[in-house]
Amino acid sequence: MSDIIQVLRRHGIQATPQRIAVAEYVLAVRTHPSADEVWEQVRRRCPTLSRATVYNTLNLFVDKGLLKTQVLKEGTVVFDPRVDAHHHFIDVDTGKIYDVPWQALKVSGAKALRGFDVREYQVILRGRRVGK
Amino acid sequence: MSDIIQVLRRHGIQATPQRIAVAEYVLAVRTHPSADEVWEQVRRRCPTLSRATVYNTLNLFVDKGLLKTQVLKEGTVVFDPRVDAHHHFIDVDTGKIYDVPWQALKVSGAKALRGFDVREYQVILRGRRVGK
DNA sequence: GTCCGATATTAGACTTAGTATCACCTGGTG
DNA sequence: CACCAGGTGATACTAAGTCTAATATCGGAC
Repeated sequence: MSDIIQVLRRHGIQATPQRIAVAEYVLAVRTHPSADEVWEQVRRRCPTLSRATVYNTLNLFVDKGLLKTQVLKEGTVVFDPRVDAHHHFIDVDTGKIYDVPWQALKVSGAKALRGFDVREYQVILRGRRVGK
Repeated sequence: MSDIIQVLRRHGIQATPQRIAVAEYVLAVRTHPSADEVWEQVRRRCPTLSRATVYNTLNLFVDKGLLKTQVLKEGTVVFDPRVDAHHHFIDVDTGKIYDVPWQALKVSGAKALRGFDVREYQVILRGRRVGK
């Protein structure tokens, strides 16, 4: 797991035990956890980890481009280890967030909006997960 | 302004002075105010209005289909009097939210997503307002 | 009009997400 | 060794939102 350290260094982040523990969890996760969810999980392995450090660490990771924040849930920001462009589907029953690949949807017209210099966009879809 | 009362009644909402005051503000507004912003504004006309009533009233309006909530800002839900489908543009400098007409963008592929029963969707665009 | 149950309103306590403060603790440098 | 930068942790604080319990008001039955 020492490639985590490499990843941190490559992003200009000094590796510490706490940061490594947070990174191991948050970079591998397939859900979209909030800061407090990250704290709860990582604390099981590293019980001295403080809430402030988790918030500091996650915000640092965002600054350094390791994570992105997404505003998808009421009441909390979630963190997403996928920093490339993609869309999101939100299950209206469970609140679960699913990634939707960029190529799965096509959006046209964004460049033509007058008065708006669009830097990025994504589609937010809501509905129900079926099958699977 | 008594057509506000008609609008409330038509949506099955008992008209009270507080609800009328909130409705007058929030149904006419062009911005996307948070509950506390609504409180602050409406309180100027109706100083006895309590915070709890504003929250109750706005949530009631949402239940009854007069408003929609939108999760577009960190830390707060905003209320939108436009209940028909449209997209949103967020100015990354100011945080201001702009409506983008439904017809201005075309999204294809949403119906074809396997495993997802899409009920609604919208495009969230971020960038800078230019010109006016 | 009066009474009464149902519904609204209010102030304030409470909860939760997130930030700020500050003391302490490292690890590298002169 | 002394020092300084940066990281960590406990705790205080702020802000969004909900809950509660007491009071006020509405609307219908008489």
